[in-house]
Amino acid sequence: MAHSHQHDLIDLRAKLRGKDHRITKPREEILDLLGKEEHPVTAKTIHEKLSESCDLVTVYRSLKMLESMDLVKRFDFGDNTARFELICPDDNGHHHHLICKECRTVVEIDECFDSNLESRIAKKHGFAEVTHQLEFFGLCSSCQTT
Amino acid sequence: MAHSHQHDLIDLRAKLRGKDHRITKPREEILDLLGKEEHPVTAKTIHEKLSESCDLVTVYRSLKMLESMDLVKRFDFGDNTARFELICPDDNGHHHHLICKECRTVVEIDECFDSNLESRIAKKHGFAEVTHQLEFFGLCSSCQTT
DNA sequence: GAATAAATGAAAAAGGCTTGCATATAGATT
DNA sequence: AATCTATATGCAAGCCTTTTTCATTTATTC
Repeated sequence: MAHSHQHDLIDLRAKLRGKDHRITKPREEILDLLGKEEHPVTAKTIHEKLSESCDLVTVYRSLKMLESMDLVKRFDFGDNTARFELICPDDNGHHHHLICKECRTVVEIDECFDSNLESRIAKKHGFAEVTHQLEFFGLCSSCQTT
Repeated sequence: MAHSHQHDLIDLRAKLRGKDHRITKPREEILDLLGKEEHPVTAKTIHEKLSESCDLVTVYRSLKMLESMDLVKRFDFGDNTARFELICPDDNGHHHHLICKECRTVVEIDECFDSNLESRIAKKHGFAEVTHQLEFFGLCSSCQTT
């Protein structure tokens, strides 16, 4: 899910302006990098890929901010490490992943269950603003033979 | 999802016997406690509820072992802390949760999407042994007014 | 009851993430 | 373009969850 850097910056400036949030070099670099990634990446990976041009702490702080602004989405692949992906206007950031338990290969999944399920669950329990986290895990074709 | 301790122990003995795994007091206590819990609990909580009768490390080790034996299932509620639940023969350990983002209330969800979705995804990408992790997040009725 | 393989406890460390504080910098104001 | 002020950064330290190491204890086998 690659994105145009141009687009990101427009979004960024528009979205941040009002909130007393600044456009800084680390934030631009992080967004730029996320735009080039195919799959969610960890803060550590971002830090390394940026050749440590900014502090790891700044990566964490930037990601947290970008997440709160709905520019970035957090994923959990079950290894105690958060991964982040740029929110893509196409799917509104809503898609899932299929992860190989063995080699950790990641495949993007566009399909999802019918949204009726979610609204039914929300209604049944009186919850509002219901979202979900869904990831699939299995063995990829290469790892099945092992 | 309470369970009979009796049942667990039978299962436990049967399952562990073959694998050179021993039935120890900490493991019995942990399983016993999990059988009484309504929702997934953290290792720390287990440790506390057992009045620290065994070391926290032992709790972690036991849970890992029990998980590998499919007696216990790990859940992730998005707060960097693993939670564990006894696998219930009724639903084969397969159910999900609805968690309040605000107060962290947990509701068990029995519904799930059609299993065709999963098999379709598995087939499409050549994956085997595909499972999924699905949790719902929202605002419970009490927290909506806040 | 002795042998032995596995489990435990205690201390330490690893790993992800956050916080406090002094310094630097973006963006507003002039 | 110089100044100002609030926000962001870097660095060090710390927190929290989880893992590792290793000596000791304990469950199971014979």
